[in-house]
Amino acid sequence: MDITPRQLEIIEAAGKILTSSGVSGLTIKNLAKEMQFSESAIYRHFTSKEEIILAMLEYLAITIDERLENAIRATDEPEAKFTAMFQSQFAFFESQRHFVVAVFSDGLLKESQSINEAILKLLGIIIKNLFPILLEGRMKGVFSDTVPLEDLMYILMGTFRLQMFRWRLEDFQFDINETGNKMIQSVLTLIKNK
Amino acid sequence: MDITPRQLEIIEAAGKILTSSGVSGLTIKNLAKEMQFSESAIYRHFTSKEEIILAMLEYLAITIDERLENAIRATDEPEAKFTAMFQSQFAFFESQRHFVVAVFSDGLLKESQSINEAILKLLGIIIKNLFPILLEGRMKGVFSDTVPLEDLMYILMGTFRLQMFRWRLEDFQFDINETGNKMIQSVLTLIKNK
DNA sequence: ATTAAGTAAGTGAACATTCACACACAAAGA
DNA sequence: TCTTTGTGTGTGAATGTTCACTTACTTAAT
Repeated sequence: MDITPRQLEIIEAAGKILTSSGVSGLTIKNLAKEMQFSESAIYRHFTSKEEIILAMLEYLAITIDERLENAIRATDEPEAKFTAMFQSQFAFFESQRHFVVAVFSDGLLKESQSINEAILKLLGIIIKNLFPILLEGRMKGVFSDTVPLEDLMYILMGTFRLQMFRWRLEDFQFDINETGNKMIQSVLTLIKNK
Repeated sequence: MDITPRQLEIIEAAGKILTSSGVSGLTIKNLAKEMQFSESAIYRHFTSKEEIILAMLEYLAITIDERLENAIRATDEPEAKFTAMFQSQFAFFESQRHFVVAVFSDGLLKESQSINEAILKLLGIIIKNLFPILLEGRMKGVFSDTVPLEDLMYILMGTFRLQMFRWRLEDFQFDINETGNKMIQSVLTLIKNK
């Protein structure tokens, strides 16, 4: 499951293409052009296109997980952890816009069971990091207990995803750090105990 | 901008294919097979594949708008309108699952400006119907005024979209009417003035 | 001398689209 | 009442392009 430096380059080239040309632009030909070598050379590093996409999602899953854990560990109170987590997410996708399409597109490859699973796994990583924060917050009486924890989680994740979706649809025109964090603070206001 | 019965049949066949085979499965060949006639016959009714997708989004926009207006007009209080609106949405997509992929996918066609616009227009229709409800609710003191109206709207839309996304990702396994409406009620609980 | 990492030149399949043509039916003129 | 002409809707075969992927060969470093 280890990734060579060359493979990482290819993964990042794939992300770049996804941003500029969308899902249908991600072809071996374009990938080779972006890497400045021939199409056949791609196959020295990956056995298929599906493997490239899977490696990209895998790589994203690992880095997102590490980053979130660090961001959360660096803070103390649930409310601060909460804010830190989403701030970290927005900052990451701001600095690596090309991965936005990868994470928030479906239809990356036709009917691929393993890609579907990889996307679900990515969702699972967010849940894994977010849930304990909400749980701790509720136990400490910081977050409202009028709705199920699970629902709080989906409301948050939905709000986050919609902002990313709008950001991309509007061609990254607005400042996602500002807009995104403002949105998350609004959710925080709603779920906090008064 | 009028749609012939035959065109409507093709649009519905396209939706069906999207559900079963995803974005990349939507080819003229598959469309012709689903319609049980030749590929070339498709071009008697549409000049291009892009036009088929645009017509589908256009058709969806119109029917969704009409349906939402009716659902909202049939109720009186903001809270009831709110519930009715989302109930109507979930029921619609439950009965016409094949359109779920159409509305909640991006990457329907590469870099098509007009398709991007059509999707934005679809978002606009939800906003157009949702915003007055929230506004009225706030004026009547039913909904919280601790966060901007716009934010409330995006939280709601995000929650709705995420439920639809999960529903599709999990192959329509759970009851979207039940789960979805439960989620929406949770949001309602959060935004209501206590 | 082996191996890792590149290339040029292909492969068949799938893609959207176009072509010449055919058949059913209706309106209109003889 | 025939016959002409036009229109709508279908067909099979072919278009050129792009796709993911393969094969045979080269080069350079270990």
